[in-house]
Amino acid sequence: MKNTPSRQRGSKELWLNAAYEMLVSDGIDAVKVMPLAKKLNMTRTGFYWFFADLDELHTAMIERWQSKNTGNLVERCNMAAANIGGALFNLMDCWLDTALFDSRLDLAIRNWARVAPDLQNQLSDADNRRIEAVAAMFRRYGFSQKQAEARSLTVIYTQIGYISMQIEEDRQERLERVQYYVEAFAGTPPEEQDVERFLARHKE
Amino acid sequence: MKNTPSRQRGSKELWLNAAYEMLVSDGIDAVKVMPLAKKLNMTRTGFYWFFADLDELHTAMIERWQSKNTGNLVERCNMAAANIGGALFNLMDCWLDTALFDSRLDLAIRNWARVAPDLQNQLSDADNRRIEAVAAMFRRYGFSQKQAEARSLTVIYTQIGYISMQIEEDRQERLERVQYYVEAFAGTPPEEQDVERFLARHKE
DNA sequence: AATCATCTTGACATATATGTCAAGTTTTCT
DNA sequence: AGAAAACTTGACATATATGTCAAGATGATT
Repeated sequence: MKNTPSRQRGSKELWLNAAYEMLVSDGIDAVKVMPLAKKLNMTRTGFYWFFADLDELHTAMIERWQSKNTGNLVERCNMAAANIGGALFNLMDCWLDTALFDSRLDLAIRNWARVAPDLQNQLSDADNRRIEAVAAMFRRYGFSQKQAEARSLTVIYTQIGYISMQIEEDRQERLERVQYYVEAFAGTPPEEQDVERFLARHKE
Repeated sequence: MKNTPSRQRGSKELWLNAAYEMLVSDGIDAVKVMPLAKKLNMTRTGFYWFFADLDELHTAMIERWQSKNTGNLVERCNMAAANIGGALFNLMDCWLDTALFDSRLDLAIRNWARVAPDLQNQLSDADNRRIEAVAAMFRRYGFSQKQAEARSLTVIYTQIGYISMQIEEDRQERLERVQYYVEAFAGTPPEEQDVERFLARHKE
């Protein structure tokens, strides 16, 4: 006979959270019922009370990502700014504030999408929305259609490349470097005051 | 002495090639003995004649990648050119010529490295060599230490980002776009004749 | 206090994977 | 032709995974 002091050990959220951690740290191939159960110290059968099968868990994970990402990035692109430099600094905030953009999740989803065609489609849509938002930003500040296209791709690819390469920089180093990225993306050095303002809002 | 290689059905090369295809198209988690055997229409046991275990196959795959990549990219960075634009076009050749750079393999290795710390170290070394080669190129054409640093990272991240995002552009579109990338990276538009030369050497 | 919906559990059936071994089949060298 | 090296095969032992089911255990509602 078993007498557990507290009931309601499991829940949909519990399994989903564990699955999320697994996805982010070890990739989708590690998201399996048995390891999750081990991690949660429960019998794996409990899983099937909340989800019909692994597939349903996967779907739930994708939904959660969908309802969370891309939005902030697009929003940042649309913020008002006096010039392209200031606008780029607004966007760069995403690279420094995990509340604005969860890069580890983005990477995990991206890797997963490689072997899940359906997810790949959803991801492509999201990418296109991001790219178009950045391109529109460049156009607003006087860049030609072609220039805006190439530069927006550069910005987005740079971000994804940075994420993919799992760079380990200390925060200060990365922060200092941003102004040079902005210079590269804009084609001209940013204004002193925009640099200051950017550095100030990321103090500590 | 050594006999002619045209012997029986299996061979180390055969298994290794199949493993490579698997790695590139489905990731390291798909590289398993049973599926490989199925693919080759052989009994999986034959595998163990050539390799002690899965691990030995993995090691062989990494060695093959090691002896093949990064070299061309670094070499391209060191090529002589009249100006930064020309130098960048030399480097961009890697994006268009699969003989110079196998991006699908690079991506597969990169994803694999996420869950294989030892491989991650080897990859980081390779990345650092690439980044330093690009940075040195920028410095040669008069960019400051800091500018060269940020720009070389931009170039490398852009490339990795492009690969990671599995973009589907047609070749002509991508080719046309390169000059705008070069403009973005260099900070100034490339010379007409460098553009021409670049486009000419990628005809068809 | 009884019931019921909500969860947990152990046992079962099955699929896919790894790795070993002894016995057989070629191919090639002497 | 005969031996030996270079493979191939089927059977065995074991681990890990998925998913189902009947039989509980527990808290809240009636």
